[in-house]
Amino acid sequence: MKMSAGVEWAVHCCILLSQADEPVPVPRLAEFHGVSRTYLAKHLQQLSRAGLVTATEGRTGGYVLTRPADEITVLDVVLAIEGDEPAFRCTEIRQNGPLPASPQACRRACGVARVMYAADHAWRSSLAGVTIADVVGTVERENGAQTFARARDWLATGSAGTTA
Amino acid sequence: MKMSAGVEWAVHCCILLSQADEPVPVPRLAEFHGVSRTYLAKHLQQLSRAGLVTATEGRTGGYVLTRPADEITVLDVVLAIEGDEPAFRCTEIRQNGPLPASPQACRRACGVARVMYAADHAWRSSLAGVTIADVVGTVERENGAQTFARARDWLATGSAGTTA
DNA sequence: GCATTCATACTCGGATATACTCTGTCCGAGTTCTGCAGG
DNA sequence: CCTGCAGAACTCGGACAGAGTATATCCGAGTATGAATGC
Repeated sequence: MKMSAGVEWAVHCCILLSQADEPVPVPRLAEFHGVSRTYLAKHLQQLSRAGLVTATEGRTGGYVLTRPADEITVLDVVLAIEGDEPAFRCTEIRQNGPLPASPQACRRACGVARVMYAADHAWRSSLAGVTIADVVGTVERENGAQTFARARDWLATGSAGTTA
Repeated sequence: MKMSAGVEWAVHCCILLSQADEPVPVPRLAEFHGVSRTYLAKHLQQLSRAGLVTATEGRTGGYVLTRPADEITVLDVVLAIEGDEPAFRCTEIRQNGPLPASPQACRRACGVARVMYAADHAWRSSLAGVTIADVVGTVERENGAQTFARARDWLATGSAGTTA
């Protein structure tokens, strides 16, 4: 029941990509977040397969969000990395043993599984209610708008940060 | 983001234990559910550590629920097996890279982590709202009361089932 | 001066090792029941 | 007939291997840029 660490990276990358108007290559994303370039590339590939980002090849290539940040939910990102399969997988053990459940009863999903699926639905609904733009807005409201303004400058100028 | 298969076994075992008035040994539980004896024992140990069941040693020993079934939530069982740590673990990558978050901003949890924690809370609330007794009641209402009556008979008589 | 060609440097994408956790198993410590001997 | 004791069988508990997945990495295919060349 542990989520992949790549989810955290992917969400933060989407946040940063929402601040960029030009394609951002993987090395730049990795440098900004201080994580492994090659492993981050793997997760970006998954985001690409899920259709959340578009890859541009070539010298000025990189990744760009395919949709506006307010149309990408956190759930989209999580499912792109973790896969859309529910956490609980019913193995139908009710059909095993000396007193298996009747075929008539098995027309409905196992009662245990239904409880788990309901919880999974609540979890997904919670994540689906928050977009990348919402997260950006929350952080800006709390820490000030200059937070992402600096990120935008860093993306545009390269590594010539003003904080040195 | 996959849940251990042992969770399913543990919940079904709690359901069966709620129907027993005498201690039920692991081999009996494993036979009823058609699963591995030794591996199931491992999960029962975890339930014992969590205080959900009490182990009785000796010839007539076995496991008994420590609380009534209507005071044991599905969340209790899931946490006993999976551990009470949240699925998402924030590694604070916002503090990495050339533009780390300010210490003042870090007094609050990371915005991404808060979204994940909120979803985790929704998931837990959903599971905490359902007790083992609720699951039993639902299945009885749908499939008839004889469903668990047979299980009770099987537990009392041994393996002399009437379905042969 | 301008169009074309070519080499280059940079990008993404998939195929490849390693570490860790989940799955599955085994044997030992402890307890209770049963049978038997003695009073 | 009752009591005490010894043996055995059964129970749980923790320590021990194997498989699958997450983690981390590398190299190859493809493309836009930029310079050099010929007209």
